[in-house]
Amino acid sequence: MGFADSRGLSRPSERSDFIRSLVRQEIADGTFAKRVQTRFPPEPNGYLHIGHAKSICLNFDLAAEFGGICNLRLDDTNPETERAHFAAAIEEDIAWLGYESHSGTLYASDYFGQLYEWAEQLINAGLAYVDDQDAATISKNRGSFSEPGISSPFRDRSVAENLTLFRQMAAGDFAAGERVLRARIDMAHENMLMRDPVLYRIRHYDHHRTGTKWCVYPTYDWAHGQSDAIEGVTNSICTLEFDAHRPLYDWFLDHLDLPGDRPRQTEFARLNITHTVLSKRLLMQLVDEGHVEGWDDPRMPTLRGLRRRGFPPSAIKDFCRHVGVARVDGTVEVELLESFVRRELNRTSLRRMAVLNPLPLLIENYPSGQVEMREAVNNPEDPFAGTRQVPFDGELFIERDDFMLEPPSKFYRLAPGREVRLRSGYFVTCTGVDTAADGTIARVRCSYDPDTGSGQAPDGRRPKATLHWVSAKHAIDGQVVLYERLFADSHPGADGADPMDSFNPASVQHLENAKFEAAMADIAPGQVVQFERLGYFAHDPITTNFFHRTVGLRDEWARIQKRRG
RNA sequence: UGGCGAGUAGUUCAACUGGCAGAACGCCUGGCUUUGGACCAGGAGGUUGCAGGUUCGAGCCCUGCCUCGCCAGCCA
Repeated sequence: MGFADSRGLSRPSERSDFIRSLVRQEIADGTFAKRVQTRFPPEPNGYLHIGHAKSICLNFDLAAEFGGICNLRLDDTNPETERAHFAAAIEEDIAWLGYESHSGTLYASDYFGQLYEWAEQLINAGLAYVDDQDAATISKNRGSFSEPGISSPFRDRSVAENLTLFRQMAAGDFAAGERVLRARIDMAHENMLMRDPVLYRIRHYDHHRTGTKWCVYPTYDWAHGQSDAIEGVTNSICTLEFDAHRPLYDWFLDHLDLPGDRPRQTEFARLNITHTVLSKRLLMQLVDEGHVEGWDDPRMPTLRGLRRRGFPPSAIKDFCRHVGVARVDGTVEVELLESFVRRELNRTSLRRMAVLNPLPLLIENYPSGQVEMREAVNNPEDPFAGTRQVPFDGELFIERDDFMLEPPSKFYRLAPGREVRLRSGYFVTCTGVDTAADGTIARVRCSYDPDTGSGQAPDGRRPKATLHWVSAKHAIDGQVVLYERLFADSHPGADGADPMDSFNPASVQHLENAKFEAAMADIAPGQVVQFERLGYFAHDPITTNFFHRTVGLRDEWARIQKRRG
């Protein structure tokens, strides 16, 4: 696996961001004996999205660049919401991106025993206690930003009593919520997280891996740093909102007998993208309220959605590497992501002709009943992609948008009296139209110039437009789905608005009458092709002749129209 | 209200210990072209959040301010 970005932006050794600088410094200082180990620690309670991809790339790339290792660790400390099928989906998505956990999948739940021992160690040191207060009381007594907290009446229990109660908690003697184990730090600490944080809570749920073995479960703060330490992680990279947790992360590790060096937590800004949402809550709302068809709906920013949409994993990785890592909260324009997708697909995808909104075109002077095979280039960007044969005859379909009765200025396509080139075919000139009863155009009539089969006219005439087309007789019927942005606003939910207010109901458009050239039959399920002049389209993995638009081509005419309003 | 973090083109990021503020995407022009694609060339776009200070020289150092984000789950 290479890291070179062909845009010449950043070869790995040259790539520079504050985390890589830090690691370079650590190596120079010998902080971790020149070792680099990272981890990607998702909770198996949902599907991965492109924001996770940024973290995955950062962690795996960083380790690889410095000759270190990176593991996938499922942070499965809360059996209430975590499920085995999420764990499997996470593994699948990471593999799809092309990364592999160095030591297989690791689980925080594998450390429950060690974590429990460490908890008793803290109790014995007088640094943890069992609190009988309920959640509401604990919350109320934690104080506020301007007032210190109030100590629990149970804060000064004896070590023996704490030990007994904690063991009873673990044995299942109490109901959920009845008691918790808390660290004994400082109820007046300016950092609220240090006001005696909860270490263990009681949960009577089946855990996806440990079953009913445990009924006390460690909180994130109690589990995370220690899991890092157990695995030998050197750099524990997380998002900015954990910044305030770092003192706690360090405090726990400083008060335990660690097997090795204390790992170092570093925070970076999570990814945001315009016209979409990346919060688990909002993504779930989209699914639950039926705005989308599921977690793998091609409009979703989930890795499963992007996969169905046809986004190549390499493009997603290039994008993640390009946006870089910093400590500034920001929102990347979705156009940047799309440009990486186009760049990759332009290089790799085969070309085919497809007519999305067919308009019949009759070539009046083409010998009736004759059919000829035209040679078409499969990918002008890749000479090795070869050519294919496309049947051509006198009855074709062209794109309805490619014809106008009264063309405005800058419309170069077909119009009465005008000559255009048919891609890989001949020049045709519009001689008239047949109008339907309702006034719409039913058919375009043309004549063709048999001397333009090379794509050139002997007299040097150069049409301003080249159209794609499909032989009516040989066309494969199919369906195409067009996708637009999920949200109309660039920043859904900005200024306190409800993000759903800007949900774009027109984000999906089904076209049922598409016509494909015969060679579309060569396109495998899941494969992405370029429909010439239209964009990149992914063949549905299940349904034949059903295509999802990955992303459109840059479209000058559309831009002119948009400018005109 | 306290603490922490962050402010550099429209957007995301660069700018080694202080030395003419750059790139990518987007936008605009032109070229080329059997995709209005791709490609090539060029252009516009900045009071580096603001105000002072130190210095021959400040995006970078100092002081004060402003704005934004995060933190009061037995979520992660």
